[in-house]
Amino acid sequence: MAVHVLAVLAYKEGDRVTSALLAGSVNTNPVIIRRLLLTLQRAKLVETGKGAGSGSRLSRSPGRINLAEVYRAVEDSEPFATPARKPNAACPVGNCIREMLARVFTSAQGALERDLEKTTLAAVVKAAKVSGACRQKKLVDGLFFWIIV
Amino acid sequence: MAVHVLAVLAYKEGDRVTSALLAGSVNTNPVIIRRLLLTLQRAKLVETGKGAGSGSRLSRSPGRINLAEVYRAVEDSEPFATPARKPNAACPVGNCIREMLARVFTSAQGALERDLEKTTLAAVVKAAKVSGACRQKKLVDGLFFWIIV
DNA sequence: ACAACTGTAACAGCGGAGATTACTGAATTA
DNA sequence: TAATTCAGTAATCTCCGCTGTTACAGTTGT
Repeated sequence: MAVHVLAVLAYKEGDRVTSALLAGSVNTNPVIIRRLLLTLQRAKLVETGKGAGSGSRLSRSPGRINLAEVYRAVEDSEPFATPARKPNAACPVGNCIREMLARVFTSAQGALERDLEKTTLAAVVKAAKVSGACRQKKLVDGLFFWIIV
Repeated sequence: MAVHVLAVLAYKEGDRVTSALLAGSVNTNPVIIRRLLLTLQRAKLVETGKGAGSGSRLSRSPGRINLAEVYRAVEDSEPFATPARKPNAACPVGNCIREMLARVFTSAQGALERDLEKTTLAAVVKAAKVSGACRQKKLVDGLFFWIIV
């Protein structure tokens, strides 16, 4: 979802977009979008203004934002299941396995992020634009922004 | 948790281990373990017998099982958040972004799995054994199996 | 036959993510 | 200045998946 929002922001390069419009695109509630935007603000990926005629925009060029940054901003920590309950303290395997797995998972996550780094937001938007499924749309409900520029 | 269970099975190399004992190690319920074992059976990672004196064991040597296989067996599909609701059909970005992201995520997942492939179950167990935190434990509740061999 | 296990269903409980409403505060605009 | 338009944020609800628990049927070894 974060990528979706950022892609729309990249799409409207420079323009400020309100959470209501973004919510319309993702088909969800503006509050959800605002909560997400708070996270993206902390990651310095977007800038959000307050007041009338305001909204959010990318804080960098889409070509300078890669998906690994988005991933790190949104995915707070481990993508791997942390055991709900601690393993039996009396079990040697249970005791010692955790740090070993932590190392392995950190490594794997690094590999994942290195792969995500190869794709920029600009590449995502470009792919969306050239895709055959993307056609011009008529104005509906005043949502002028659906139209491909 | 799957890795934990498999590590214990590797630990007791060859021996059949009951779900109750595994549950004791993970500190959970035998039914949870059995449900997990069903998944691992489908992935041909463990063999489980029925009846008295039975239990589960690895179907391969721990050195021939890598964590990517475990990951694939347990993590059914995407580790990435699939949008609960479909994006607005009228939005060109929302429409086209999905297949693009699917490609990117498939690639990233591949990178992750390639990294996990580098670690075998045997390596995990070996690391657990040499870890300083692993000490011999006394017999408790007849759980002879806690003792490091 | 009996005991020991697995397979499986049924159901309660919990926690996380999303959805909704409502309010406050800030900035723009008339 | 006052109205308008937004974001920030809290409270609450629902939904869904995972876990935990109990219960029971089927299967296998003794």
